[in-house]
Amino acid sequence: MKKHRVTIKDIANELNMAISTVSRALNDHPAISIQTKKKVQNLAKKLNYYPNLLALNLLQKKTNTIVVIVPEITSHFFSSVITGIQDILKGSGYSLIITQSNESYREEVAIVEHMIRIRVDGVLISPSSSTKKNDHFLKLKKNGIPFVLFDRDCPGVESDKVLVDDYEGAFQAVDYLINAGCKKIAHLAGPINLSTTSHRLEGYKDALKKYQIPVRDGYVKHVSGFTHEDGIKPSKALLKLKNPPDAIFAINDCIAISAIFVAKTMELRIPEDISIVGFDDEPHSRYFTPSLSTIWQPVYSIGMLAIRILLKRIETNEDSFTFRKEVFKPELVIRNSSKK
Amino acid sequence: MKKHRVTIKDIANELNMAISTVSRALNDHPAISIQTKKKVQNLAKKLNYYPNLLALNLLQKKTNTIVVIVPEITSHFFSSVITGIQDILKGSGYSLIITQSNESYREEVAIVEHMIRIRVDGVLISPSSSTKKNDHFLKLKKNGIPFVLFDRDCPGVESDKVLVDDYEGAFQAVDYLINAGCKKIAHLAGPINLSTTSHRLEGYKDALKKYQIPVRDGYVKHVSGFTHEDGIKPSKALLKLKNPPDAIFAINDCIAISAIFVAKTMELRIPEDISIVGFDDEPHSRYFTPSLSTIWQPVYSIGMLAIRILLKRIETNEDSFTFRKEVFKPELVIRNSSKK
DNA sequence: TTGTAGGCGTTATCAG
DNA sequence: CTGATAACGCCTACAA
Repeated sequence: MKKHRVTIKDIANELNMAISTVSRALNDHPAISIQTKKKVQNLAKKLNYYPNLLALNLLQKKTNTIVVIVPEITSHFFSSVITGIQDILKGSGYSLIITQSNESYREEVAIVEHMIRIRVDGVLISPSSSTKKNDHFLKLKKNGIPFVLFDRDCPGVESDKVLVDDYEGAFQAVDYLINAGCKKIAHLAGPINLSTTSHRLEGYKDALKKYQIPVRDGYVKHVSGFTHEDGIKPSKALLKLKNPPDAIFAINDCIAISAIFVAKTMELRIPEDISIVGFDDEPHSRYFTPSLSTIWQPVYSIGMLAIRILLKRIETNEDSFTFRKEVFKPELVIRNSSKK
Repeated sequence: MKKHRVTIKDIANELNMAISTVSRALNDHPAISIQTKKKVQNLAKKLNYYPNLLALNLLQKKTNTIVVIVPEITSHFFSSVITGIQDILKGSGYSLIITQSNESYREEVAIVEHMIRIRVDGVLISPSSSTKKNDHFLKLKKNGIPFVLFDRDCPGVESDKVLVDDYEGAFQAVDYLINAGCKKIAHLAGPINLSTTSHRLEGYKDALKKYQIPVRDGYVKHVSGFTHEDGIKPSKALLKLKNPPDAIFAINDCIAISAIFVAKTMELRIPEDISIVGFDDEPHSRYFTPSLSTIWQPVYSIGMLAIRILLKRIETNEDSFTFRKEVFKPELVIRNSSKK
């Protein structure tokens, strides 16, 4: 049974007054007598009245709604960023729609288009790994919806960006491994096409270059996804090389854990035989045995800054041609999965 | 600069026809000439036209939108349930708004009320641990919005429910531990007031009872949250008892990991000195050392079934007085953190 | 095949 | 202090 939703018209009828009066009473308009207000507000509560925001938003051309589009919420990185976003949004009057693209360009486009249709006020987006085209960002722009890119960059897209210095993080990790005495350092790289993947790969290569260490054949393996399962095969491939590495720098903690797992089943000692460093510093990484050395990122701050920038964009709503690009510095956390 | 959003009126003006014609052309109405359709659709594309769903939804009294409210998305359990939900929703025409209450009753109520205002078609909800009152569920009901409770039950709430047999899971775990030779089994219980907490506690107690083992003093410690940090102190308390347990059944994997961590720092051998069993079977649990014995739950199925039930409710939209209560069976997964 | 008009629920403007 | 009315963008009878 489709219930009839109570509207201000219902209240007006019941109370024998104009709907405009009811509207004003509900909004605590100064020019309404206290008694009228009381009467209206009481009845509203009694009838379980809730204003229809669809009508209001239609009228005001503003929905006070923001969307965040992430590749996947199961990742601790992204769910933490989202928490940072929500903490800023709390009490701001905006509400947040959380959305995941499942690393699919098609889904990402579908989400963006739907968000245009429901007239959200702004979008925070970390593009999927299969996103190579920028047309959906242009659509946002043409519809006057501001957006901020975070974590993953899309070259050629003109917008505000909140990123992490992935190059620097990777460089630090590898530089440290070299100084700890590792000579043969491999890299379990991320899915191709991601800015984070290529920046970290560059950082890896440049750190080697700094010490005139060549990048060996087969020492860089790309994983196809970010789960433990995705890491097993490439880890095996790496550790079963004729000339196996004595250190692995992995694209994230999950993959690093897989590498540790594979190394253990091969009865390698960690870190004596092989040092392993991850990326992300997930909460459980410090509790592993051995506890995982990794690169920490300011997840929470990324979310907070991204939403702050977006809110400012929305509120000043001007078509700027200068965009902010903020880059956070990651930090190396040395634990027991790597030589000291 | 607030951009003017293009509307069918703009298209109608430009093309010198009535807006109704444009509307029909856009919707592929049979009674419109092909040429007109072509003209309209081309211009629409050129102008980057997107229908305003606010207007449409207002008219149709339907938003094709569903919300899911979870205590927190950082939990792997909930983010997996959500993925199950989305997989069913894909292509259904409904879109999903993901929301988190942060385990706060107040935030939960605020979300529910906001969802009433934006007229969502249905709600999936796993109540926060601080939710003791049911009034917000009644509000949904009075506004004719169907909802399905999942994972966590709220006694006294009349609605469809998709749950897990927590009692059974706990019973299995403890029964197994006893049969493996453990004599002094403790329980790191969840936050009070949660249905999952009390059901698992009961399962724990009843399994002990089955073998006439008394519940010892101080052998049940409640944690205050579900993170690793929340588990450290209670684990220490348990393991430093004068008469320490030889097994711990923990409310979830995170807490179990904390217990393992504490046990290791105390130089206890696992599972020889102490067996530890978790709950949830998170993806990384199998990669720990020792790999974690735990209770697996059909996370994905929970999400799928919950949304299926909700969709049916929405589509038949009748005020039923009989509700479905589906209870999934969890399964014990024995790994290396417990005696065999 | 296309145009006219009313309505979805709300607020703002202008009268009274 | 309160009432009538237009408008937000769209769809759908009904009319032409």
